[in-house]
Amino acid sequence: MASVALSMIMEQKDDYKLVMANINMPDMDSLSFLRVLHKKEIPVIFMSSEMNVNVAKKALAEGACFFLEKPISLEDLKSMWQHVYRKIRTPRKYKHKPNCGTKMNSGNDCQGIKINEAGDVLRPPLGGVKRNEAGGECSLATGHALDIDKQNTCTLTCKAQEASGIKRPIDDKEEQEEVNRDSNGTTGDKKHRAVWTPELHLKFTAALSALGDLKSRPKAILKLMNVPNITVRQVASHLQVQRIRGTDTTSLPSSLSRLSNCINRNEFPPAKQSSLVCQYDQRTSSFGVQGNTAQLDAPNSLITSPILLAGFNNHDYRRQNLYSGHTILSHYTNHHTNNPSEFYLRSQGQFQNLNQIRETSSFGYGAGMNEIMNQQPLGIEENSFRTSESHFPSMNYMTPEAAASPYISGNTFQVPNEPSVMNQEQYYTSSLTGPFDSQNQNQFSTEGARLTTELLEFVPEQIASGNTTNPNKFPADFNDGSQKLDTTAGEASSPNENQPLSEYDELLKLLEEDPQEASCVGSVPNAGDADRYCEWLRETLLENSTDPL
DNA sequence: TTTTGAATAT
DNA sequence: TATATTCAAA
Repeated sequence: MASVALSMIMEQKDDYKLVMANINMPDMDSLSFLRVLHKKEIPVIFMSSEMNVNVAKKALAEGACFFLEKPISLEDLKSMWQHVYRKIRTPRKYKHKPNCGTKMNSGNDCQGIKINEAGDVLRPPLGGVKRNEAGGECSLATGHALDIDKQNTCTLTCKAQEASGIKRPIDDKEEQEEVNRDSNGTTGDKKHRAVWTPELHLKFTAALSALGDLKSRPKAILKLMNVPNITVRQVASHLQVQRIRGTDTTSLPSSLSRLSNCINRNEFPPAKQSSLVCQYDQRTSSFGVQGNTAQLDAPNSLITSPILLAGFNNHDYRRQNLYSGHTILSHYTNHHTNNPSEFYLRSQGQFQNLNQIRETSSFGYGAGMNEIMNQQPLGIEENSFRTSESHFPSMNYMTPEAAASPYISGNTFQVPNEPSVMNQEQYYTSSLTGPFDSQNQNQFSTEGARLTTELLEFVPEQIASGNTTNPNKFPADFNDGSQKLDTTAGEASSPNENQPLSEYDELLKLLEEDPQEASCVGSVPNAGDADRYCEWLRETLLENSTDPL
């Protein structure tokens, strides 16, 4: 009963953040109901067992956040907050989008729905993860419209959404640009589909020949072409096509080829980051590649570094894989935050004996690649930070092995205070709770790889007083397990095939029988078995879910 | 043909 | 951790 609901709301207005109401209420006109709540700034979502588009339109135009058709699925509910959020964030805007619906008739998918005459159906984003970002238009990926009924997802017209101020967040920037253009003429920044006219292509070709093979990269080409409204990505795409066609003379410099890069350095080709142990995402502080979190259960020691390094920009170091006990060779770079006393460690390198795993905390997304380059640079921006080397005396930690190795550059040293090999329990616990704390093996630090200078400072000293001056102190397996250091041996053994090692098979069997007994097994986990291991780990943990572990 | 997601490289 | 480039699928 609307009247009952309203009186409840009147009494305790602040207790109600959202009202979901049937569009057909016995005692009150739903629009009047909506207006009352609108004054109280309480968002309203209407529901109905039948989808009457006109009613829905009207409700949305009157300011309802959304219109749901019953039955309402859990998925619908899960994503509903977004509509409320948008509604609150962008209150009523009656601005109409000129592009709306202009490109949406392909496929005739909307027939059965008949949302409006143009057929421009917008499917609300499900789960709030992925959205269709189609150039600012209210377009729907064709071919999915029929899913709408199946999923009981409410559909709206663009116009209705516009009128009610509902927008997809991702479009906000583009809309803002439209506002700019509408108000002050043209900005010229509107992303548009590139058409490679002969004239444009001529400029492209001219840039190619001017730059030469080596320097013919998208950004340089674009700069030289000096045409507005073209993005780096568009140039890159064109370049790609030209290369495929063979109509351009540029070939990728061999140094840029992934494969040749490795061969040149007598290394294995790097594994795909998504195929094995996944990377550490610093944005989310999680391990793994987007959408592939199932692969994240890599041994912690493989990913986080409890090791503190400083005073070097580009250094190699070795540490132990706490699980296998084997030495890992990594390459690290220091990075700063805005706080000069803070460092990030970036690792790039290969694991000894786990050569398919590429350890890196790097990620990239090509931000700005779709932006029109500013033809007139505003000025030169300088990096104002620098490494505070005063804290870290310059020392040469290079060892004879390092000097002789084609893999190891400069400052190679042994990391001090490496904890001994973890036992199974420690391993599990650390992988669940955080990095292994080498200072106190009974505790596990939740600190990530962000370090303070204070911590960093003491490292070189320990290195100096420690092992680095004595090459004999390097673990034997630095050479034992590293046929890869040998050119011929490295190429002879199976490169990057993720072939299971027989030893690891045995380990897996052991673990299946009795995990406790399998600690500190000296076999070497092969990277290709990481998935199997993770799966097993998950299963085991699930089985023992009563266990506090 | 062009855009775009995502992996890889810088 | 941002940007740049590449690959390949949409």
